[in-house]
Amino acid sequence: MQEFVDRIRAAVARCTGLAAEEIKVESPRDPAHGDLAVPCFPLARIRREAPPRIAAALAGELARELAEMTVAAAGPYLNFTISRPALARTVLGPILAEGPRYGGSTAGAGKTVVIDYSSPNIAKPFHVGHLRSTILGAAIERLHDALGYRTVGINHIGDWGAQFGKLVAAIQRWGGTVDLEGDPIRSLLALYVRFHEEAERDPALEEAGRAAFRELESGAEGEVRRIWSHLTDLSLAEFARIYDRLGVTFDHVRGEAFYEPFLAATVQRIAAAGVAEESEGALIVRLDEVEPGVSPCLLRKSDGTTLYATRDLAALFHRWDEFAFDRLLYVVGSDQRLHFRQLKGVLRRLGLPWEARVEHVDFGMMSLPEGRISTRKGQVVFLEELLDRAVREARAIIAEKNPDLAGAEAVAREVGIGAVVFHDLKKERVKDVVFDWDEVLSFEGETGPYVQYTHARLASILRRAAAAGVGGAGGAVEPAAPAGELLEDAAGILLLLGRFPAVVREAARRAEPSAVAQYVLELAREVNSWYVHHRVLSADPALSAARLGLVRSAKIVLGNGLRLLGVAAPEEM
RNA sequence: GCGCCCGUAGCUCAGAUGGAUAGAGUGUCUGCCUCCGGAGCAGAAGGUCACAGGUUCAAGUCCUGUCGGGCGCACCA
Repeated sequence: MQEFVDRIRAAVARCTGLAAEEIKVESPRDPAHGDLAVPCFPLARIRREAPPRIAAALAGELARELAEMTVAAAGPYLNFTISRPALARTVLGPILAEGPRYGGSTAGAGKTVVIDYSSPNIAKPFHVGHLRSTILGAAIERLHDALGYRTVGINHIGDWGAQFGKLVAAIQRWGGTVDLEGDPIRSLLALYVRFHEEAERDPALEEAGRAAFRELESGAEGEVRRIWSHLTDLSLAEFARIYDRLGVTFDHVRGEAFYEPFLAATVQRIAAAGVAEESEGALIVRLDEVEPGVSPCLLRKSDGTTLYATRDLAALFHRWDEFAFDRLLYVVGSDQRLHFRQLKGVLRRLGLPWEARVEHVDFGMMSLPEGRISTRKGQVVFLEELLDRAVREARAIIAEKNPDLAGAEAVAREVGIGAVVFHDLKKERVKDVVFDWDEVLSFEGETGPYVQYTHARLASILRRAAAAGVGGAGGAVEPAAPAGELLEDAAGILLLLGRFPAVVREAARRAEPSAVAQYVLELAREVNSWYVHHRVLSADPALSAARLGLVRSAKIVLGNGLRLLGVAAPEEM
């Protein structure tokens, strides 16, 4: 597809003297206009002529320049129609040749992308609010993988900070009153809530919490550290179950504690650069001059302990030293925009040129119909419960629609989890979302299961073709040139299939998986509409072969798109 | 109060780099299983793209302001 765009650009450049990059080639909204179009308005100024006249004049010249395309002037537009054999060959050829790799490239070879995502806090339940970072981050990592980047996924566990001093203090006091081993997450949550309740009446508790964190940060190998270490293990075991169900893996699971040995050096480095100063007993970096209106970044509290920002800066330097990344993507909610502006502000003040490689991939906040998600108020939806319900729902639908399905349980998991994942990825990430059970558990319309279903239907057609021996040995289909003429009724799908690599590229660049989700929805819609109106396996062998080539290609692209998002593409459902 | 983000059909959302008549899903109404799987398909109805200015040959898209919503604003993470 891109090659036709490039050829049009080059030809228009030759005919007008413009640079190829300046020429805009777009897809007409109305397919009746053609496959590709060039608006001639920008040429009007240079040529001092009305756009329709320019279009009319260029159409003839371009027709001689461009093989395998027809050119027509329509008002101020030049419309290009690719010959069907050429379109089928250039689109279907690479798809059938590359298969599961189609859509990817080697554009990122030799470049490294570090992605910081999921990053839950230990001692807290994994709830639907954590879903977005996890699913977005995993998808963004896969998108970069497909483009040949070396990717490093890091789960930056929240395992350090004043709150853990409080938790340790709570365990020391009331640890015996809860079932820490049997139900660790709920027990820890109960202790945390109790701590805050009782601390309001008993100020000594707060002091005990601070003391415990000071001890933790001192590195002393005492009881405090032992308790902290144990509850970290308990939480990580819980998280592992969830990641397994979502099919998410990390290259590194590094808590904030991992960077603890680098904290002193980090503070020292920033101080040595002369950008830090004492203020109200704390050590800060002022950012007004590099980021007007941004409040200072705190490196050290007046009690001598560090903060979130200090640890994040230590992690940042460590990652740069270790990976020399081309991109470092933080998949973290939009409530932390200021935090990341501050981090980048500090890098700017230090004059580090790689500051621009650090990006906050922010996403909108999730809330519940009754308001903000609040672990402490019990206003949460646990992720495990959501996944359980989604799988149960899928199981029930399979039992109803396809009771003889082999491997039904595995498919129920793929469809149920797929529905949840797809639902979270289909919206543009900046948008806030209100959690809605009915919406997430819907399997009809613009949903993951709809795309999966389309994929399964295409697989079903291919199975029938293979069984009937149609389309060559082993079901292999040659997209021979004449086939293109037989696919006139599917030209829209061919154009769409040809756009997939560009969609993947853009989705990675913008760190926006929803672009892929929207794309597969559109493709599924087009394909569904096409195959119900055009019989694939017919008495005409040439037509059957041509259509099978399209079916096979569409199935490959739907599957590739789904897998990039982290959604399974079942052959049957 | 200040800063950042969002505001498109009843509801949930698409509308790359500004370009031809603003598209889906859902809900409502109506059709479609003699024929590759009805988690589907086809159709009807539904819009002053929050509002007001501006830039441009051209604005849902860019700029300014207003309104509405979200988030954040020094020793939490």
